[in-house]
Amino acid sequence: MLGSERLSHKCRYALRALFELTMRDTTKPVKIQNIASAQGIPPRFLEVILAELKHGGFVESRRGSDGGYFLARPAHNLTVGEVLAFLRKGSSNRSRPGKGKADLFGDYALSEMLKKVTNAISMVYDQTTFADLAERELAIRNEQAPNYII
Amino acid sequence: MLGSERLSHKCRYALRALFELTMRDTTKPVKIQNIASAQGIPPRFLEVILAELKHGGFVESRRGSDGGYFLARPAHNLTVGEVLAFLRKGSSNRSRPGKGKADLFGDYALSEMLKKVTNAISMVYDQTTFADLAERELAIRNEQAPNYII
DNA sequence: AACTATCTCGATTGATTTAGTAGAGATGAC
DNA sequence: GTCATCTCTACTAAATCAATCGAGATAGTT
Repeated sequence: MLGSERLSHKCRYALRALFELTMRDTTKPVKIQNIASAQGIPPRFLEVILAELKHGGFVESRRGSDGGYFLARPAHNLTVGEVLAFLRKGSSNRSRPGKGKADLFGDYALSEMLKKVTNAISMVYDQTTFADLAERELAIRNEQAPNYII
Repeated sequence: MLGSERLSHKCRYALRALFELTMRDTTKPVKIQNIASAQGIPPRFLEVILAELKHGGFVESRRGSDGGYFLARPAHNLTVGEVLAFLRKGSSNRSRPGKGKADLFGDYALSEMLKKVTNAISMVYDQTTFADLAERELAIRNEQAPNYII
């Protein structure tokens, strides 16, 4: 078994932040500090991340003393896949157009395999919405401690 | 669609090297230089990689003026998955046992999703042997230029 | 209008990982 | 014995990642 899919801290923080906003499902903006402490994210770093997510159209913000962040769209229309794709577009990850493909023997088979992998990953991420995550989290926690909750 | 699965150069070089050895399917050892130039790999770096692959039991070597590397087992018994798993075990990637899991809200759902992804990736890598790759490469190349080959 | 808590923006730092290099030594075939 | 090769340990350079900082803009509150 391969080491589990390598998500950078930044990506994980971003997902956690969006998850948190999903759970709070409120019309009032949530402050960076609150998201940060609820999800164990360095607050200053979270600022950077949320700003980026805002540019991606995933969250909106309100400034001023009653400000904070909130989801730009309902959680059931927001998939993990689009968030990760957006975050990774930033990081020097864009397809290198030149350079490409000295046409080595093995390129076809190898890139065919990588494509399969990419598709398999997308299959999971693109079909998982934040509403799904929230629902699963609650369901799993209920399974774990069904008796203590009453 | 996510940026295609991020394989490090080292991993890609390793796969290419093994692919090359598969294609040559010979009883004679193949020299680092030959593998390197056939697959566009920095030769000195390939030394490091092949030494590692040898420790993993994927290749064997013969020293001396007629030396080189060859597959330790038949290509149809050698999967991409086990090679990648081995290479990644080296890189500080082992599961951090301590530190773990402040039990944040969302952990269950998130790690459940990551597990699905890991499984999906393994599904591809673990079921692809180097014999498969070699076969696919030849098949694809034949499709591409069916008329020029006669 | 002043105050203040918040988001916004650009720059910077430090740590870690990755990629690649270097050189001396061991080995085996001839 | 000699030569072409693998073997081993270390090192360096570059890139990426994680996080921090400070100054400024904004919008509600008093």
